[in-house]
Formats: sequence, structure tokens, C-alpha cells
Amino acid sequence: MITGRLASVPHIDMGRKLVIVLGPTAVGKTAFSIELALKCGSPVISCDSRQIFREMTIGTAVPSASQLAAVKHYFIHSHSVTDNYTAGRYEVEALELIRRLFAEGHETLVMAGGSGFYIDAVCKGLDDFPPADQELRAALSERLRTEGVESLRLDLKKLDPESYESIDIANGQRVVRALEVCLMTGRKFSSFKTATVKKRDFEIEKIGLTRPRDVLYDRINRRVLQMADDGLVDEVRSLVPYRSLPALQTVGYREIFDYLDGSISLERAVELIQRNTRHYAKRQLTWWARDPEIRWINL
RNA sequence: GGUGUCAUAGCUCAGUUGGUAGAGCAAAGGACUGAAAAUCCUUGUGUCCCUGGUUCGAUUCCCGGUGACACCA
Repeated sequence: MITGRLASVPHIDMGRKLVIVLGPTAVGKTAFSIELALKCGSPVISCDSRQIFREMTIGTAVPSASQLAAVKHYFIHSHSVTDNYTAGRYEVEALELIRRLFAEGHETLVMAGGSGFYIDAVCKGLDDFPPADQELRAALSERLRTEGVESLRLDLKKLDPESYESIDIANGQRVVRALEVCLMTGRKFSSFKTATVKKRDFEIEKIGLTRPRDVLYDRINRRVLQMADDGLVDEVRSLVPYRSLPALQTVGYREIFDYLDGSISLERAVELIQRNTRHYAKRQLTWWARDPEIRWINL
């Protein structure tokens, strides 16, 4: 977590390369990455903030049993929804694994996934912000719910005017996080920000997979229908006890929770999953649009 | 066949006492430092069905047409 090697001269071994296959949901990353991994003699290091949970399978479109058998996968079903997994933890664990695999003799490693924030954590590193204090976060979230953002905003303005000016002040989640860090540490949230890119001792190549928008949307719509056929409702029903956890704040799960509550029909839930997945795909594309390092491949 | 109602944004509709129009949804664009499949922000010109008439001016009123729906035969 603490970057002790920061001061030391980074050891760049150009023989070591991490190839990252990224792209919007349902574009076809899984098949592509397995093929690539087989060619490179590499396992696949998944970079997906939801497939990482062992309780979630159908709704997250994890690779099939035969795909998982074809190539060793990491970070698929490796953690529990009760773990409170985060991007910061992924950065640490993924780098640890990458280092180990390189040490074991791999020259090229394949990473694949759609979580842009997680990918950036691996490539550029997060600053040393402290992880959330769950009790404090719960308290602040409760205030957000009852008092609204304005109240929290005023607190932030007092404690950390710089953040008040720089973060998205309309975004309750962001205000809660900034305030939480200020209150936890007695330091300004903005003071943790260094805006530096961490050095990695391996080369990184990013391959972005994409398709025409209408084709992508069609694939999404059909995949959601397939999920419903495959038993999504039963999977979600088994996760009802965990529905308030961050891991379950996920497209494909929340809509089915609403269906199980009886507030919407199954047909409506499926429509909403399709729409929300399309929105998600668009957000992914927006995230990567500004990254000049990505080499895009039109499938 | 007759009578009536309706025809406005991709969809559902509102509205203009005649001065060329606006909501919701869909859609599009953007942001993002431990919740990130989360969270947040921005964006509405469309032959107002068609032809003709009245009028300075018609999407709005009138005649006719076309289509949809309802009722009566």
C-alpha cells in the first residue's frame, strides 16, 4: 500500500509486458482475451469489479466453465460480496500477482476487463487516500439522504475549500467521500492528491475493442434476454440478504430486486436491465475516449 | 356505407384565445483518485398528416382528401 520503491530507480525490463484488453460490456472481450492469452502462454488477469465476486455469475456474464478451463483466470469469483472490495485493493492485489507471474518467468501477461477505474489503478496508481471508514460513511450517507447535499457541501467548504471548488459538488457520493477523508484524517481531501502517475516496472499495452453502436446495443439486448433464460431471477433471489451491499448495486441485480419486491413486472425489469446496460456501455466508452494510449480494434 | 373523435420530437402526449411549439420517456454528449456495472452534470427545429380557402400572418379557423380509432348500420 505504501510505495516504498517510489524513491528507488524504477527497474524497467522491456521484456515484460502487460497487455490489457478493454472495451464496453458485451463487446467480446472474453473470447478475444482467451485467444490472446493462449497465444502468449499467459493466464487471464480479469479486471472486472463485479465478476470478482463468487456469488455473482449469470448477471455479470463471467466466462463459461469451458472458457475458464481453457485458460487460468485470476480475479474471477475470487472474493465475496461481503468483502467490501475496492479499486485500491485491486491495485495492490493485481500488482502483487503481476509481479509474481513475471517472476515465475512470464514475458507477456494478459489482463482483460471493463472496469476503467480499476484498469487505471493498475496502470497509473491511485494516490494514498485512506480507505473508507464504513461507520463514518454510513453516517454521512444517512445525512445525505435526510438533509440533502447542500448541508454536506457547507461542511466541506469549511474543512476543505479546495475540494469544494474542484470536485463535482452536485454529486452526493463525491461530497461524502471528500468529507469522510477530511473527518477521518484531520487533513484536507485535496492534500492527498498528487496528480502523479506511478511508475510500473513493466511495459503496458492497451487494446480497446469496439463495435458500431447499434451492433453493440443489439448484443447487449440479446445477452440480457439470455441471462433471464439462464436463471438470473434465481441467482438474484439468492442474493436478497446482501442487496444493500455495494457489490449488489449492479445493473441486472437491482432491477430484479425490484421485480422480486413486486414493484415492477419481469418484462419491465428486463427492459430496464437492457437500457441500464446500454447506459453503462456508453459510460465505459466515455471513460476511455480520453486515453490516447489505447489502440482500438473494430470487431 | 353513415356519424363522431383524433392526426404535433424516435415513443406517449401537452399546447398555441391565429404571431411557426414543450414535458416525460427513449436517445446523445460529458465528468470521474478506495461504492466505479456506482454516482453526478449537460443537451429538445420538429414538413405541428396532405391539398386548397379565409387572413397581413394558419400548426391553430373553414372546405376537401388520406390514415387510425370508436359508435351506428
